[in-house]
Amino acid sequence: MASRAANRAEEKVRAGQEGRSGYVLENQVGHLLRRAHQRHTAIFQATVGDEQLTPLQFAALMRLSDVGETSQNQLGRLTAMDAATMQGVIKRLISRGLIDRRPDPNDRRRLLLTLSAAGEKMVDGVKDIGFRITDQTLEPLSRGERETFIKLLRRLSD
Amino acid sequence: MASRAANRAEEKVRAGQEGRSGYVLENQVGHLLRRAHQRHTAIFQATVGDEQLTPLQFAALMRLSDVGETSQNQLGRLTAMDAATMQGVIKRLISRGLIDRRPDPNDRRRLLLTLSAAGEKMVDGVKDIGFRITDQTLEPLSRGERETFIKLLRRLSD
DNA sequence: CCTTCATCGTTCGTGTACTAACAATTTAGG
DNA sequence: CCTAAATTGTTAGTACACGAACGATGAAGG
Repeated sequence: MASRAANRAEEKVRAGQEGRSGYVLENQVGHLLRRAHQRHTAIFQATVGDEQLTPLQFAALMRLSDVGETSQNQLGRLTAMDAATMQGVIKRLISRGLIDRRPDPNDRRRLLLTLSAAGEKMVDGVKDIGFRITDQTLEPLSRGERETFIKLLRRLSD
Repeated sequence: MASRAANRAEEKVRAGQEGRSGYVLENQVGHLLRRAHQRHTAIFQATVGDEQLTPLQFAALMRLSDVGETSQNQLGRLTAMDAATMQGVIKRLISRGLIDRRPDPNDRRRLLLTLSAAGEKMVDGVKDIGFRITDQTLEPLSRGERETFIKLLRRLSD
Protein backbone atom coordinates (compact mmCIF):
# COMPACT_ATOMS: atom_id res chain seq x y z
CA MET A 1 0.00 0.00 0.00
CA ALA A 2 0.89 3.65 -0.39
CA SER A 3 1.80 5.82 2.56
CA ARG A 4 -0.54 6.04 5.51
CA ALA A 5 -0.47 9.82 5.49
CA ALA A 6 -1.66 9.96 1.90
CA ASN A 7 -4.43 7.50 2.62
CA ARG A 8 -5.64 9.52 5.53
CA ALA A 9 -5.72 12.57 3.29
CA GLU A 10 -7.63 10.66 0.64
CA GLU A 11 -10.27 9.54 3.10
CA LYS A 12 -10.64 13.04 4.41
CA VAL A 13 -11.13 14.29 0.89
CA ARG A 14 -13.71 11.64 0.11
CA ALA A 15 -15.62 12.74 3.18
CA GLY A 16 -15.66 16.27 1.81
CA GLN A 17 -13.67 17.77 4.64
CA GLU A 18 -11.43 20.69 3.98
CA GLY A 19 -7.67 20.67 4.04
CA ARG A 20 -5.21 23.49 4.61
CA SER A 21 -6.53 25.71 1.86
CA GLY A 22 -10.16 25.89 2.98
CA TYR A 23 -11.08 25.29 -0.65
CA VAL A 24 -13.25 22.20 -1.05
CA LEU A 25 -13.15 21.14 -4.68
CA GLU A 26 -16.27 18.99 -4.23
CA ASN A 27 -18.35 22.10 -3.55
CA GLN A 28 -17.34 24.01 -6.68
CA VAL A 29 -19.77 23.99 -9.60
CA GLY A 30 -17.03 23.77 -12.16
CA HIS A 31 -15.67 20.57 -10.75
CA LEU A 32 -19.13 19.05 -10.40
CA LEU A 33 -20.11 20.06 -13.93
CA ARG A 34 -16.96 18.48 -15.25
CA ARG A 35 -17.60 15.24 -13.39
CA ALA A 36 -21.26 15.08 -14.36
CA HIS A 37 -20.25 15.62 -17.96
CA GLN A 38 -17.65 12.87 -17.67
CA ARG A 39 -20.25 10.49 -16.29
CA HIS A 40 -22.67 11.35 -19.07
CA THR A 41 -20.04 10.78 -21.74
CA ALA A 42 -19.30 7.35 -20.29
CA ILE A 43 -23.00 6.48 -20.33
CA PHE A 44 -23.23 7.77 -23.89
CA GLN A 45 -20.37 5.62 -25.11
CA ALA A 46 -21.73 2.52 -23.38
CA THR A 47 -25.28 3.00 -24.62
CA VAL A 48 -24.62 4.07 -28.18
CA GLY A 49 -22.55 0.91 -28.46
CA ASP A 50 -21.84 -0.39 -31.91
CA GLU A 51 -22.82 2.78 -33.73
CA GLN A 52 -19.53 4.41 -32.72
CA LEU A 53 -20.98 7.89 -32.62
CA THR A 54 -19.61 10.58 -30.30
CA PRO A 55 -21.96 12.99 -28.52
CA LEU A 56 -21.06 15.81 -30.89
CA GLN A 57 -21.45 13.68 -33.99
CA PHE A 58 -24.81 12.56 -32.68
CA ALA A 59 -25.91 16.15 -32.05
CA ALA A 60 -24.79 17.28 -35.49
CA LEU A 61 -26.67 14.45 -37.22
CA MET A 62 -29.90 15.01 -35.29
CA ARG A 63 -29.77 18.72 -35.89
CA LEU A 64 -29.06 18.32 -39.57
CA SER A 65 -31.99 15.96 -39.79
CA ASP A 66 -34.18 18.69 -38.27
CA VAL A 67 -33.12 21.66 -40.34
CA GLY A 68 -32.39 19.97 -43.63
CA GLU A 69 -29.64 21.64 -45.61
CA THR A 70 -27.37 24.17 -43.85
CA SER A 71 -23.88 25.58 -43.94
CA GLN A 72 -21.18 24.37 -41.60
CA ASN A 73 -20.99 27.49 -39.44
CA GLN A 74 -24.73 27.63 -39.09
CA LEU A 75 -24.91 24.02 -37.99
CA GLY A 76 -22.18 24.88 -35.53
CA ARG A 77 -24.29 27.66 -34.08
CA LEU A 78 -27.27 25.35 -33.82
CA THR A 79 -25.25 22.80 -31.85
CA ALA A 80 -23.09 25.19 -29.81
CA MET A 81 -19.87 24.21 -31.54
CA ASP A 82 -16.94 26.37 -32.46
CA ALA A 83 -16.24 26.71 -36.19
CA ALA A 84 -12.90 24.98 -35.71
CA THR A 85 -14.50 22.14 -33.76
CA MET A 86 -17.33 21.81 -36.27
CA GLN A 87 -14.83 21.45 -39.07
CA GLY A 88 -13.34 18.34 -37.47
CA VAL A 89 -16.70 16.80 -36.59
CA ILE A 90 -17.98 17.26 -40.14
CA LYS A 91 -14.78 15.93 -41.65
CA ARG A 92 -15.19 12.68 -39.71
CA LEU A 93 -18.88 12.36 -40.57
CA ILE A 94 -18.17 12.91 -44.27
CA SER A 95 -15.37 10.37 -44.26
CA ARG A 96 -17.87 7.88 -42.85
CA GLY A 97 -20.35 8.73 -45.58
CA LEU A 98 -23.04 10.00 -43.20
CA ILE A 99 -23.06 13.55 -44.52
CA ASP A 100 -22.80 15.05 -48.02
CA ARG A 101 -21.26 18.43 -48.75
CA ARG A 102 -21.68 20.70 -51.77
CA PRO A 103 -20.76 24.31 -52.51
CA ASP A 104 -23.54 26.87 -52.08
CA PRO A 105 -24.34 28.19 -55.58
CA ASN A 106 -25.41 31.55 -54.08
CA ASP A 107 -22.40 32.08 -51.82
CA ARG A 108 -19.05 30.74 -52.79
CA ARG A 109 -17.73 30.92 -49.24
CA ARG A 110 -20.25 28.40 -48.02
CA LEU A 111 -20.49 24.63 -48.01
CA LEU A 112 -23.96 23.14 -47.73
CA LEU A 113 -24.42 19.99 -45.68
CA THR A 114 -27.10 17.32 -45.94
CA LEU A 115 -27.60 13.87 -44.50
CA SER A 116 -26.69 11.11 -46.93
CA ALA A 117 -28.95 8.09 -47.29
CA ALA A 118 -26.74 6.29 -44.79
CA GLY A 119 -26.98 9.33 -42.52
CA GLU A 120 -30.79 9.25 -42.63
CA LYS A 121 -30.74 5.57 -41.77
CA MET A 122 -28.35 6.23 -38.89
CA VAL A 123 -30.62 8.94 -37.50
CA ASP A 124 -33.62 6.63 -37.61
CA GLY A 125 -31.63 3.95 -35.83
CA VAL A 126 -30.26 6.03 -32.97
CA LYS A 127 -33.07 8.48 -32.23
CA ASP A 128 -34.46 6.34 -29.41
CA ILE A 129 -31.01 5.72 -27.99
CA GLY A 130 -30.74 9.45 -27.33
CA PHE A 131 -33.71 9.39 -25.01
CA ARG A 132 -32.40 6.30 -23.27
CA ILE A 133 -29.07 8.04 -22.65
CA THR A 134 -30.81 11.06 -21.14
CA ASP A 135 -32.86 8.78 -18.93
CA GLN A 136 -29.86 6.86 -17.69
CA THR A 137 -27.93 10.02 -16.96
CA LEU A 138 -30.79 11.35 -14.84
CA GLU A 139 -31.43 7.98 -13.23
CA PRO A 140 -30.21 9.05 -9.74
CA LEU A 141 -32.96 11.69 -9.58
CA SER A 142 -36.71 11.35 -9.05
CA ARG A 143 -39.09 12.54 -11.74
CA GLY A 144 -39.69 15.86 -10.01
CA GLU A 145 -36.01 16.42 -9.32
CA ARG A 146 -35.19 15.83 -12.97
CA GLU A 147 -37.51 18.60 -14.04
CA THR A 148 -36.08 20.99 -11.46
CA PHE A 149 -32.54 20.11 -12.43
CA ILE A 150 -33.07 20.58 -16.16
CA LYS A 151 -34.80 23.89 -15.58
CA LEU A 152 -31.94 25.25 -13.49
CA LEU A 153 -29.26 23.77 -15.73
CA ARG A 154 -30.80 25.42 -18.75
CA ARG A 155 -30.43 28.80 -17.08
CA LEU A 156 -26.73 28.12 -16.50
CA SER A 157 -26.03 27.21 -20.10
CA ASP A 158 -27.09 30.28 -22.09
CA MET B 1 -27.80 36.90 -45.73
CA ALA B 2 -28.05 33.13 -45.89
CA SER B 3 -31.11 31.35 -47.21
CA ARG B 4 -34.52 32.16 -45.80
CA ALA B 5 -35.32 28.51 -45.23
CA ALA B 6 -32.23 28.03 -43.07
CA ASN B 7 -33.08 31.12 -41.09
CA ARG B 8 -36.54 29.92 -40.44
CA ALA B 9 -35.12 26.66 -39.19
CA GLU B 10 -32.69 28.49 -36.95
CA GLU B 11 -35.42 30.57 -35.38
CA LYS B 12 -37.52 27.51 -34.81
CA VAL B 13 -34.61 25.84 -33.09
CA ARG B 14 -33.94 28.85 -30.91
CA ALA B 15 -37.58 28.76 -29.85
CA GLY B 16 -37.07 25.12 -28.78
CA GLN B 17 -39.56 23.71 -31.24
CA GLU B 18 -39.02 20.30 -32.62
CA GLY B 19 -38.07 19.46 -36.16
CA ARG B 20 -38.62 16.31 -38.17
CA SER B 21 -36.88 14.01 -35.76
CA GLY B 22 -38.88 14.83 -32.64
CA TYR B 23 -35.56 15.01 -30.82
CA VAL B 24 -35.04 18.41 -29.19
CA LEU B 25 -31.38 18.79 -28.40
CA GLU B 26 -32.11 21.62 -25.96
CA ASN B 27 -33.98 19.22 -23.68
CA GLN B 28 -31.20 16.64 -23.38
CA VAL B 29 -29.07 16.70 -20.24
CA GLY B 30 -25.91 15.86 -22.11
CA HIS B 31 -26.18 18.88 -24.34
CA LEU B 32 -27.04 21.17 -21.44
CA LEU B 33 -24.19 19.82 -19.32
CA ARG B 34 -21.79 20.41 -22.16
CA ARG B 35 -22.99 23.99 -22.64
CA ALA B 36 -22.97 24.80 -18.94
CA HIS B 37 -19.45 23.44 -18.74
CA GLN B 38 -18.46 25.56 -21.73
CA ARG B 39 -19.88 28.65 -20.08
CA HIS B 40 -18.07 27.89 -16.85
CA THR B 41 -14.77 27.41 -18.63
CA ALA B 42 -15.18 30.77 -20.34
CA ILE B 43 -15.88 32.44 -16.98
CA PHE B 44 -12.88 30.66 -15.52
CA GLN B 45 -10.53 31.88 -18.21
CA ALA B 46 -11.80 35.44 -17.96
CA THR B 47 -11.63 35.55 -14.17
CA VAL B 48 -8.35 33.78 -13.58
CA GLY B 49 -6.86 36.31 -15.97
CA ASP B 50 -3.13 36.81 -15.85
CA GLU B 51 -2.38 33.67 -13.87
CA GLN B 52 -2.87 31.55 -16.97
CA LEU B 53 -4.11 28.54 -15.07
CA THR B 54 -6.55 26.06 -16.58
CA PRO B 55 -9.37 24.56 -14.48
CA LEU B 56 -7.53 21.25 -14.17
CA GLN B 57 -4.23 22.86 -13.25
CA PHE B 58 -6.06 24.91 -10.64
CA ALA B 59 -7.75 21.81 -9.20
CA ALA B 60 -4.48 19.89 -9.06
CA LEU B 61 -2.68 22.73 -7.26
CA MET B 62 -5.45 23.25 -4.69
CA ARG B 63 -5.67 19.55 -4.01
CA LEU B 64 -1.96 19.15 -3.67
CA SER B 65 -1.95 22.03 -1.24
CA ASP B 66 -4.54 20.18 0.84
CA VAL B 67 -3.00 16.72 0.95
CA GLY B 68 0.66 17.63 0.95
CA GLU B 69 2.84 15.04 -0.78
CA THR B 70 1.18 12.41 -3.02
CA SER B 71 1.81 10.28 -6.06
CA GLN B 72 0.58 11.23 -9.49
CA ASN B 73 -2.10 8.57 -9.78
CA GLN B 74 -3.40 9.33 -6.32
CA LEU B 75 -3.67 13.02 -7.08
CA GLY B 76 -5.50 12.00 -10.23
CA ARG B 77 -8.04 10.06 -8.19
CA LEU B 78 -8.49 13.00 -5.85
CA THR B 79 -9.25 15.33 -8.75
CA ALA B 80 -11.16 12.91 -10.98
CA MET B 81 -8.51 12.84 -13.66
CA ASP B 82 -7.42 9.93 -15.78
CA ALA B 83 -3.80 8.80 -15.29
CA ALA B 84 -3.00 9.77 -18.86
CA THR B 85 -4.60 13.20 -18.44
CA MET B 86 -2.89 13.74 -15.10
CA GLN B 87 0.45 13.04 -16.69
CA GLY B 88 0.03 15.97 -19.07
CA VAL B 89 -1.30 18.35 -16.44
CA ILE B 90 1.60 17.59 -14.11
CA LYS B 91 4.13 17.89 -16.91
CA ARG B 92 2.95 21.43 -17.62
CA LEU B 93 2.89 22.42 -13.95
CA ILE B 94 6.42 21.09 -13.46
CA SER B 95 7.70 22.91 -16.52
CA ARG B 96 6.32 26.10 -15.00
CA GLY B 97 8.06 25.37 -11.72
CA LEU B 98 4.87 25.17 -9.67
CA ILE B 99 5.30 21.52 -8.67
CA ASP B 100 8.32 19.44 -7.65
CA ARG B 101 8.63 15.72 -8.31
CA ARG B 102 10.85 13.10 -6.67
CA PRO B 103 10.95 9.30 -6.70
CA ASP B 104 9.24 7.54 -3.79
CA PRO B 105 11.99 5.81 -1.77
CA ASN B 106 9.53 3.10 -0.63
CA ASP B 107 8.04 2.32 -4.04
CA ARG B 108 10.14 2.67 -7.12
CA ARG B 109 7.13 2.86 -9.42
CA ARG B 110 5.92 6.05 -7.83
CA LEU B 111 6.71 9.72 -8.21
CA LEU B 112 5.92 11.97 -5.27
CA LEU B 113 4.60 15.45 -5.96
CA THR B 114 4.77 18.57 -3.81
CA LEU B 115 4.07 22.24 -4.33
CA SER B 116 7.20 24.28 -4.95
CA ALA B 117 7.65 27.63 -3.22
CA ALA B 118 6.26 29.28 -6.36
CA GLY B 119 3.38 26.82 -6.27
CA GLU B 120 2.53 27.73 -2.67
CA LYS B 121 2.56 31.39 -3.59
CA MET B 122 0.31 30.72 -6.56
CA VAL B 123 -2.19 28.85 -4.39
CA ASP B 124 -2.32 31.73 -1.91
CA GLY B 125 -2.89 34.15 -4.75
CA VAL B 126 -5.70 32.34 -6.54
CA LYS B 127 -7.65 30.74 -3.71
CA ASP B 128 -10.17 33.59 -3.57
CA ILE B 129 -10.50 33.66 -7.32
CA GLY B 130 -11.88 30.14 -7.15
CA PHE B 131 -14.82 31.24 -5.04
CA ARG B 132 -15.43 34.20 -7.30
CA ILE B 133 -15.57 31.91 -10.33
CA THR B 134 -18.10 29.65 -8.62
CA ASP B 135 -20.20 32.67 -7.73
CA GLN B 136 -20.16 34.06 -11.22
CA THR B 137 -21.07 30.71 -12.73
CA LEU B 138 -24.09 30.42 -10.44
CA GLU B 139 -25.03 34.08 -10.86
CA PRO B 140 -28.23 33.36 -12.87
CA LEU B 141 -29.69 31.47 -9.90
CA SER B 142 -31.05 32.72 -6.59
CA ARG B 143 -29.39 31.64 -3.36
CA GLY B 144 -31.91 28.90 -2.73
CA GLU B 145 -31.75 27.66 -6.31
CA ARG B 146 -27.99 27.42 -6.11
CA GLU B 147 -28.18 25.09 -3.15
CA THR B 148 -30.77 22.92 -4.85
CA PHE B 149 -28.77 22.81 -8.04
CA ILE B 150 -25.50 21.85 -6.37
CA LYS B 151 -27.21 19.16 -4.35
CA LEU B 152 -28.77 17.57 -7.45
CA LEU B 153 -25.64 18.01 -9.54
CA ARG B 154 -23.56 16.25 -6.93
CA ARG B 155 -25.79 13.22 -7.21
CA LEU B 156 -25.25 13.14 -10.98
CA SER B 157 -21.47 13.26 -10.75
CA ASP B 158 -20.55 10.21 -8.64
C1' DC C 1 -17.54 51.78 -58.03
C1' DC C 2 -14.65 50.86 -54.33
C1' DT C 3 -13.28 50.51 -49.89
C1' DT C 4 -14.31 49.02 -45.36
C1' DC C 5 -16.23 45.61 -42.68
C1' DA C 6 -18.25 41.07 -41.76
C1' DT C 7 -18.61 36.17 -42.69
C1' DC C 8 -17.03 31.48 -44.25
C1' DG C 9 -14.22 27.68 -43.76
C1' DT C 10 -9.35 26.23 -42.70
C1' DT C 11 -5.10 25.61 -40.13
C1' DC C 12 -2.03 25.89 -36.04
C1' DG C 13 -1.14 25.58 -31.24
C1' DT C 14 -2.42 24.27 -26.62
C1' DG C 15 -5.03 21.69 -23.44
C1' DT C 16 -8.39 18.32 -21.89
C1' DA C 17 -10.24 13.26 -21.99
C1' DC C 18 -10.07 8.47 -22.43
C1' DT C 19 -8.67 3.73 -24.48
C1' DA C 20 -5.17 0.56 -25.19
C1' DA C 21 -0.83 -1.09 -24.78
C1' DC C 22 3.68 -1.16 -22.34
C1' DA C 23 7.73 -2.01 -18.98
C1' DA C 24 8.84 -1.84 -14.29
C1' DT C 25 7.41 -2.83 -9.96
C1' DT C 26 4.91 -4.42 -5.99
C1' DT C 27 1.45 -7.45 -3.79
C1' DA C 28 -1.14 -11.66 -2.95
C1' DG C 29 -2.02 -16.48 -3.00
C1' DG C 30 -0.88 -20.99 -3.25
C1' DC D 1 9.20 -18.79 -2.32
C1' DC D 2 7.37 -17.99 -6.57
C1' DT D 3 4.10 -17.14 -9.90
C1' DA D 4 -0.13 -14.57 -11.12
C1' DA D 5 -2.47 -10.37 -10.58
C1' DA D 6 -2.56 -5.56 -9.67
C1' DT D 7 -0.50 -0.85 -9.70
C1' DT D 8 2.42 3.03 -11.44
C1' DG D 9 3.62 6.11 -14.84
C1' DT D 10 4.31 6.60 -19.97
C1' DT D 11 3.20 6.70 -24.85
C1' DA D 12 0.27 6.57 -29.10
C1' DG D 13 -4.10 7.37 -31.13
C1' DT D 14 -8.63 9.59 -31.52
C1' DA D 15 -11.75 13.24 -30.48
C1' DC D 16 -13.35 17.52 -28.44
C1' DA D 17 -12.63 22.78 -27.41
C1' DC D 18 -11.20 27.22 -28.33
C1' DG D 19 -8.19 31.38 -29.53
C1' DA D 20 -5.82 33.36 -33.25
C1' DA D 21 -4.63 34.12 -37.68
C1' DC D 22 -5.50 33.40 -42.64
C1' DG D 23 -7.32 33.95 -47.64
C1' DA D 24 -11.49 34.15 -50.09
C1' DT D 25 -15.66 36.05 -50.62
C1' DG D 26 -19.81 38.89 -49.80
C1' DA D 27 -22.48 43.08 -48.04
C1' DA D 28 -23.00 47.98 -47.01
C1' DG D 29 -21.75 52.70 -47.41
C1' DG D 30 -20.41 56.58 -49.39
